Amino acid sequence: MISLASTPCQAKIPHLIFILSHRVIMNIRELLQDKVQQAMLAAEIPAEYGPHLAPSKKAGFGDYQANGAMAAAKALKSNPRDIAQKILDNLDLEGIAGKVEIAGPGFINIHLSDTWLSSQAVEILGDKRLGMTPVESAQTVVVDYSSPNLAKEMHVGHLRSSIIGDALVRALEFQGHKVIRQNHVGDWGTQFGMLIAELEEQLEDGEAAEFALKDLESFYQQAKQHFDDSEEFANRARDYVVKLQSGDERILALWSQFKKISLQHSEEIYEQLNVTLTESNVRGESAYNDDLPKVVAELQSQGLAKEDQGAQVVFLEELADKEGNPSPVIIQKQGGGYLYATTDLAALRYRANFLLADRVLYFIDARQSLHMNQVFTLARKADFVPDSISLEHHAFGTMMGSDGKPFKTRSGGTVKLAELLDEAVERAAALIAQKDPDLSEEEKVEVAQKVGIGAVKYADLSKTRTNDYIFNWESMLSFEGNTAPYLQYAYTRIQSLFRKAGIEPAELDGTITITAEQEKALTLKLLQFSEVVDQVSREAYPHVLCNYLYDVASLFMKFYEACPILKEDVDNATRDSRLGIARVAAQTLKTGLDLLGIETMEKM
RNA sequence: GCGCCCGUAGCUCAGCUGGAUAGAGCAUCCGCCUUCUAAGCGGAUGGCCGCAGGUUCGAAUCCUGCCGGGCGUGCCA
Repeated sequence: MISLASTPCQAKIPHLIFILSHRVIMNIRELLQDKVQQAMLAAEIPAEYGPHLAPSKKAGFGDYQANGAMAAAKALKSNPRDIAQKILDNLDLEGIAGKVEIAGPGFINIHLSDTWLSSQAVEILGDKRLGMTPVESAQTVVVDYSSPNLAKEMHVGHLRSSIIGDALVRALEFQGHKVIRQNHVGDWGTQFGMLIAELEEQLEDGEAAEFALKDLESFYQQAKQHFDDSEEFANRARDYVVKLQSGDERILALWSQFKKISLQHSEEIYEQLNVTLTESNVRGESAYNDDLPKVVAELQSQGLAKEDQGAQVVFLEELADKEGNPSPVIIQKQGGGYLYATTDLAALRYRANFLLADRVLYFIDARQSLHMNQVFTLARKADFVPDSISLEHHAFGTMMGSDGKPFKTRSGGTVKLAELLDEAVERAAALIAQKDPDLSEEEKVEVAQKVGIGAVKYADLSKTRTNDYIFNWESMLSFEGNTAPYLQYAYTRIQSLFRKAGIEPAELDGTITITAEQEKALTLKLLQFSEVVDQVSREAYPHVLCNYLYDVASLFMKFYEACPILKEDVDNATRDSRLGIARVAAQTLKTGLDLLGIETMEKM
């Protein structure tokens, strides 16, 4: 046993303890969890029974409740209230809780003390990270999202992946993880032969590439039409696919040109959408071309892949159905072509072994669940990725129209993302002109952009990812209820408060005193920010953060109604305390919305 | 056929590893501005949590079956 007294840092220990005990505990839930766990151990309750701590749902039941006593009592064949009492006898929440009581069958209700909450709030006042300490061991997280097909224009089908993935990327980075974005664009396949042949013809007609590809959608239609109408053209298109694959320089140059212009379209969308993807994050399917034969050879040599009906197929017993039929994965079709399973395996190998990921997250449509399951299962089986790496498919549902069917234009075509976003901004502009005609032209443009785009993103992000969701202009832009505009408005209201007070937030002396119940409710909520961000990056459900921010905004509005701040009869101490709470609320809303990729403004 | 997902107020949705009387927002109705931005706040109405069993102190939550809907299911991605 090492004696502490003999260590050279002995003198530092009391100081260290001092710092720890006064260090702000950023995560209330973890703090209480820890305290209750200790009390349970002290009460000689076996360690396997946890505190089962949760925020209380009703105001009368305290702020947090520990429900572990009942589960423990069942196993120990004892009275739950007696167990709860034993835990209470050993529970030291001195200075943290104002009251701790046993209720009902054995709930332990913890009422946090106003002074403790005040002191915690002061700690995060002016802290850009809102009390969130960087994770102790940062992970490398590869996030695969957006991934449009470059042959066509981005459409609504790419919206969810792009914005949900981007929200997660931001949350993970905020926590201190190393995030590697991967935009796995579709830049390869037989359709490119056709597109290149079409591009070549239009260039020969003296057309500039940028102009020819101005509208990718109609360009694709033209090429398709051409392909169907002309035997000669179709043959040339097929020939170009072969030439492309064999590395013909001229064809490759045309392909690069096409790809470059198509990527520019995507980047414009990302910019308008406030999505953080850039060209440097693009690593398309073509990047893995050289690896595909190696993947197949490797699977063959391991005896996993075998020929079946002319194709190379892996049969996975792991995913067999009830009758025991294994799940087939085609990795090379008859004739030698590769499929997306092969590309995804190659990409996975790259991410695991070259990017050295700890986690790989995929934000891909739920309809590809089986495919992802196959790829993950096969990658593990073939030992392409070590068991230590977490592979996660975070699926999402389809975007539906008001009729409950997949979102389409009136004529039944796919909705272009660019047009959807333009419409969002236009609709927001019309509403703003009506609500606040006093804004300058410049402000109107800024607000319309932020409100319109924010509304579209928030409507999506605030719904449970895995469900289909119904797209509705009226409800997302209604400016009422759980919407982006409501949150943005709450933020501007606070900014307006500071403008009116003529005080810079940083000038506040940093004293917060909680007296009113609305102050307590808001402050407690604000102190839970880190709990929520942790949950979001762990489970990849951004709607949890949305619901939290809506609670914050809504509690702020109630606080604002009930607690006068700049009114005549408010004394300076109360005013500054309330401004302090407002300041943390503003910072929380701004930071939280930023993690969702939604912008705030000073006025609206 | 098999697999995955979904079914909660009239509508759109929350409900975390099982916890106390199932919550919001729209919509409807009733209140609150000589304004710290009413784009707000307070209140009311509104629920066999698809159905039926099971597990237990306790089930919207876990298990099984059924009904209803969506998606996927060997050479597109």
